[in-house]
Amino acid sequence: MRIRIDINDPKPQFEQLMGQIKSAVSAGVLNPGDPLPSIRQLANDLELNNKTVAKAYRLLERDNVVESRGYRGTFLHAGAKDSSGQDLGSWTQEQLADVISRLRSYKITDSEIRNAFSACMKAPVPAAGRDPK
Amino acid sequence: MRIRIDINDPKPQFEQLMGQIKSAVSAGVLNPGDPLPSIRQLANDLELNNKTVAKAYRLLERDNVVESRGYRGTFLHAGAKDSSGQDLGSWTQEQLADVISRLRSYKITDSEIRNAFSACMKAPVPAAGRDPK
DNA sequence: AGTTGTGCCATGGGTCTAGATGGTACATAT
DNA sequence: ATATGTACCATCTAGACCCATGGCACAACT
Repeated sequence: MRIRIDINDPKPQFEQLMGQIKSAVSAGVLNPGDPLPSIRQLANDLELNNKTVAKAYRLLERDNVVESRGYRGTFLHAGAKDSSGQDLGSWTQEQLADVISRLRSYKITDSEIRNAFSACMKAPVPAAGRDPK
Repeated sequence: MRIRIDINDPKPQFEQLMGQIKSAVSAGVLNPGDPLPSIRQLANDLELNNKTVAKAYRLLERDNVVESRGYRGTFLHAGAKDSSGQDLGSWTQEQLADVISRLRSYKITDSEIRNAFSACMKAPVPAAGRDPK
């Protein structure tokens, strides 16, 4: 498969990469169990930074599209076919848009919403699994 | 009543002003129907900008603590006693904290949450009352 | 030795926002 | 005339964040 990253694209590089891999899975170009290029390898080919590719892989793994087997490399997840179809991002937006419109209906200012939001994001979480950047 | 604004206080000036007025109401120093200093007057006394005081008054009116009668001045709202007690801000935080923790439980990244949030805030609202800053 | 994914520390560029300030103007009152 | 709240225009500062980059290191495998 071929992947092309456009530096001038406003979308982040790691996002472009994720999108193209997901597309390849949906199109059947990539199949469950298939090995993916190593992070350093792919970064070199696409002239990207290691961290950028690593970030894409990490998020793809969270989305159950990819499975990382440590020093053995990265492979397509068994359920990649299904996973690559669903969009976790739009669901996130729905959840947020919901609360936001509710707050706005109470005449809460956008500034206030933003301030409260960043306060919440900054706030220490009681005692649970933290979110690794 | 006396009001003091601390320039070095990290809290915004308009917020300090709102807080002190609400406190004065709760303490009984100010009573429903009482006239408040005009925006320009108060701004002059406290050495604040007109807009800063106006912002505080506008938000106090939204909170039903104050009632603006146009060119006749600003007065304490009839239900100011009750209104000055409740905290709309903490309710806002609860609403947001709720969604945020739900999103985090789905392993959504803080970056992703922030991005989705600002996208929602920027998004044009279908057809309803817009929020005047 | 070389490669795997992964971790931490650091930094620069770009964008967005809040807060505050200033000016000008308006209709409506005293 | 003078004062009221309100609206629009604009600017500046400081801070927060994203993205990408780079270096260094580790344990565990071939």
